[in-house]
Amino acid sequence: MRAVADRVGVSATALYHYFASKQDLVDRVSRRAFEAFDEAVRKAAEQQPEGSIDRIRAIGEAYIRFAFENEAYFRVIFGAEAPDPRAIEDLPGGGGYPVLRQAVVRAMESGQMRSGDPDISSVYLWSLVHGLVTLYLACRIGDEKCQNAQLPGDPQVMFAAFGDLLAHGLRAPDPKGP
Amino acid sequence: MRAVADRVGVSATALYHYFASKQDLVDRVSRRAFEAFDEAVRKAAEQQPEGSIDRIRAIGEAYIRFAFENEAYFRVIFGAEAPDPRAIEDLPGGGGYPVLRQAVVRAMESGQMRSGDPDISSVYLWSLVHGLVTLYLACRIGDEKCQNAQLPGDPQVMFAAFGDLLAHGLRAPDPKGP
DNA sequence: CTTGTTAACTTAACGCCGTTAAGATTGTGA
DNA sequence: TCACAATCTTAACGGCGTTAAGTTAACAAG
Repeated sequence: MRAVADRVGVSATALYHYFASKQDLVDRVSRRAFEAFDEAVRKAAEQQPEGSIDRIRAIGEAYIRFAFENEAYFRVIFGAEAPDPRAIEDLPGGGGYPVLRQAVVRAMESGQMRSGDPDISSVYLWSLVHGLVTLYLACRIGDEKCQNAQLPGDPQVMFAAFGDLLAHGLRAPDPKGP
Repeated sequence: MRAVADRVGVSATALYHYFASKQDLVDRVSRRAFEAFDEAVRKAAEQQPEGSIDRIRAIGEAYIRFAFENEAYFRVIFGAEAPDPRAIEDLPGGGGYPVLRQAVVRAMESGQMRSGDPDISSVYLWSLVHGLVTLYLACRIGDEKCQNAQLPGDPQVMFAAFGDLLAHGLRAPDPKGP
C-alpha cells in the first residue's frame, strides 16, 4: 500500500478512502485485468471467420500472447494471489471461456470440428492452452537452464507444433482402417 | 515463522539455526513435495504395462489425484509461492515430466501411439493435464457457483471425457477419407 | 572434576507491512 | 458566511521476517 501511495504521490492511509483494504484494491485491479484479457481474446477471435478452425486457433494464440505480454496481469488473474476461486465466473469475460465455447459450437455446426459435447471440447482446448502457458511461466521450458533445451522456448511455437495432435489425436491410426 | 515455531514448540528465532530464512524453509518443503509428487506419478505408471496407452492415462490420473489430494503441496510446487521458476528442473523428478516422456517414447515404439517428436506429444499431454488441474483449482468448474454447472465437477471425470478427443483429435473426419 | 567448546535455544528489538484513529485542510452548496 | 462532506495527513498498533546478544545443556579434553 505504501508503495502504491508513493506512486500516486499520497500517503498510504489516503488509499483507504478509495479501497476498503489491500485485497479490495487487488480485486479491482484484477477485474480490470479480466476485462483486458477478455477483450484481447475476443478481438483475436473476430479477425477470423465464424465457424472456422482458424478462429479457435486465433483464440489460443491470443490467450498465450496476452499471458506473456501481460504476465503480471495473467498472474493476478490465475495466480495464487487471486481472490476467492469461485469469484472467477462472476468476473467480466469469464476468463475467456464463453468466447471459446461459442467458437467451438460454431465450428461444430459448420462441420469443421467433430461434433460432440461443446463443453468437453472447449474445456479440452482451454486446459491445453492454459496448461501450456502456466507450465512455460513456471518452468521456462526450452531455457538453457532446462533439461529439455531442445524444446521450443516460445510457447507460440509449441502451440503451433500441437496442431497435428489437436486435429488428429495421439493414437496410432488403426491399420485396418477406421 | 512464528506459527511454525509454535507448532514445533519453540521460539521463532530458533528456526534460524536450521533454516537460513523463511524462503529456505519453503524451498526445502517444496523439495519434499516434488519427491512425493514424483513418487506418486511413478508408482501409478508402473502399475500399467510398458508401452501402453493405459500407462499414459494412469500418469495423467495420478497427476490429477495428487493435485487434489495434496492441494497445498501442489500449490507449493506450481504456485506463485514457488521458488525461482528455473529451479524446477533441478528438483527431484523434474515435475513428473521424465516419467511421462519415457512412457510416451515406449508407447510410440510399441505402435500404440502415433510416432512423432516425443517431446511435443509429452508436453501436449502435460499441458492438458496441468491446465485441467489448475483450471479446476482456480475456478471450480461444475460448482453450483459456476455458470457451467453442467460440467463434471470432478476433474477425473473430465479427464476421462477427454479420452476420445485425445485419441482421435478435434477435427471432423474428412468425408473423402484420410 | 573442572574447563572450554559447541549446539540449541531464549528474549529484546529493528524495520517493514496492512490498517485504524483522530485531526487538519479544502472545496461546495445554502 | 457557515456547515458539511470529501480528501488528506500524522501517529500509532499489532503482526511479520529477521538480527543481535545472551543463556542453557551436552560433552570431549586436561
